[in-house]
Amino acid sequence: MAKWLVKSEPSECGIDDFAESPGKVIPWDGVRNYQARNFLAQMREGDDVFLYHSSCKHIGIAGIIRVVRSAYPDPTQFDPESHYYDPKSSPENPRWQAVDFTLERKLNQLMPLDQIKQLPGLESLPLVRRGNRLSVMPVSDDEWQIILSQT
DNA sequence: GCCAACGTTGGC
DNA sequence: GCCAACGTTGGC
Repeated sequence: MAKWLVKSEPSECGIDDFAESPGKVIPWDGVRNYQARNFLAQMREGDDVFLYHSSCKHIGIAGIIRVVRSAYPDPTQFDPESHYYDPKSSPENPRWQAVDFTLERKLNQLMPLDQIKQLPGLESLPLVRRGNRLSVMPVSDDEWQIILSQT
């Protein structure tokens, strides 16, 4: 089972949105970066994903979510009313993908970015590399364990 | 709010 | 196909 990390601004969609009600399913749409999209498309049902809170007061990994539906065409790309509308995309030739997530568990306490940066063995994780903007990235089993062992 | 880093766009 | 201009991301 592959493992991943996704970034989100908690004001947009954070761990508490997942924790709001048991079994809540949230579509992960609005990804508009090709590299991130390609990773989304590789996700499989049952994969585990770190949810990272970005651009906020408490930056870091807030919990673990799980893929409950693998990639399908992101409906927001076809909706002219949507902020994520893409006029160059069509149902016949969709350009963007979405997946569905549900909560696995919220961490007892958020693991802050500065702590993650200090962990040996995460040097190749895009998250901790300077200037990196990738919002969906793979996490190796080793990296996953290194992070989990700190919780 | 600032600004460095990055991805995308579009003129040539 | 190059690359300058632009818009966005995201930590600080």
